[in-house]
Amino acid sequence: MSHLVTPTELRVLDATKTCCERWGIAKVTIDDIAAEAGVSRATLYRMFPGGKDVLFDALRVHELEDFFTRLSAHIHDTTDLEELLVRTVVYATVELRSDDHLALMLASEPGDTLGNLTVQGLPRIIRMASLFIAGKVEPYLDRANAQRLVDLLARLVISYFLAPSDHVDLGDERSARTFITTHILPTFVPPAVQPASTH
Amino acid sequence: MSHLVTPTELRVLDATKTCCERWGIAKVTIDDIAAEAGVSRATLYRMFPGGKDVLFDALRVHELEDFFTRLSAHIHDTTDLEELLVRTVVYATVELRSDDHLALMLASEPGDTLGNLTVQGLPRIIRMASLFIAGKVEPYLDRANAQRLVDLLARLVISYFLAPSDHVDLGDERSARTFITTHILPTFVPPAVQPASTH
DNA sequence: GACACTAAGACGATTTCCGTCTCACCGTCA
DNA sequence: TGACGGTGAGACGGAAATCGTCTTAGTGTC
Repeated sequence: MSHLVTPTELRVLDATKTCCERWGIAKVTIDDIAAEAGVSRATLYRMFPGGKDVLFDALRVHELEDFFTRLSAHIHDTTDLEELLVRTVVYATVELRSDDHLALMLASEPGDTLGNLTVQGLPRIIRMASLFIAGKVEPYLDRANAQRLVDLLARLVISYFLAPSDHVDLGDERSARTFITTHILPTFVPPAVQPASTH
Repeated sequence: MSHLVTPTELRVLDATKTCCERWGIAKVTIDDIAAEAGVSRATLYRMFPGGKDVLFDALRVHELEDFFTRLSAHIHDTTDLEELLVRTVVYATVELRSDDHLALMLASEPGDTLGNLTVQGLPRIIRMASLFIAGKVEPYLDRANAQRLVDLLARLVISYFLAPSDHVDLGDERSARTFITTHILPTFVPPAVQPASTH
């Protein structure tokens, strides 16, 4: 799932992570990261042309990929569509809320939490979640329906953090299952019963 | 014990503390603190002429005074010299090690702990500890002996954090008592038995 | 030796930060 | 009412940092 990342790039990303935890994203400088990674500033700019923005974007993507890799491992044995959706939503809800660093990376201030994310971070995580879930549910639905479902679920998960009181408790598996089976699944029509492709 | 601090000054000190915890002392700016305290920069400079250094000094003193106030309350019922020393050392050791913010204020980097204090912070805490302990043990000893004892004990407590393996476990009351009664007290001669003064 | 990659650091441009200053505002008290 | 002390907002010039690019020299590989 994860695209190619060289060891040095990984070291830089780890250093960025460390520096963010120490000083907050607003106070980190390129030199801090380079020093922490034991890398010269020139090397850092060679790896991430565009400077801080590109570097932070890369870190965000890297962190999200990590998250989706863990999520993938968590649902790899699921074949039923409903089960897949329920476990995805529950895992994403619980893990996202407990992943402090992910919150840090998506926020702009160290004090921010997933509960008061800036508007810049939200579309990104929704897009990433969509890409991930799309790959998992596509065999069960036609492309248009899958996209609708994906958007709906991703926004459902994310909006959970923004106004928890307005929504069902997605972290509870039973309520998540009830919500999905009664409100989401009935609106979609699977094009074929068997998920396994022929070729 | 604590000298006069106006409510606004206290608010500024609290804001400084908050900002330090958020960004680390190396990254905090005057404007950050002023904004956090809801105070203009002009007001801040009027209260603490000299800028950041004076402000941080004031905060350090304030934090240490807080600590010594708590310590004072902890040993207020002690009249025996040995008991006084033991409880002071044990309390100081345990509390100093668990007081993250004090460590933060004495360190120059947020990652620093009392275990790797910079050399600037150490003399300050030793001096403050000396002043405090001196006032407590002076009735029991003549002035010269008291000063020797104070220096020795203060350095003992502090050095505990610098190389724990080389020293007795001062956080354990029994070992602290043993160490004090066998190694420290015998070298001092009390000038008078009764601590109560006549006038 | 050619080559790719790197650390170290100089450089100018830009931005941030500092400390001081002015000015308007707002309560208090005579 | 008017003087007065304290405050917030913000302009200002200088100092310091940060940025992004660049050169140079060193290192390991083929």
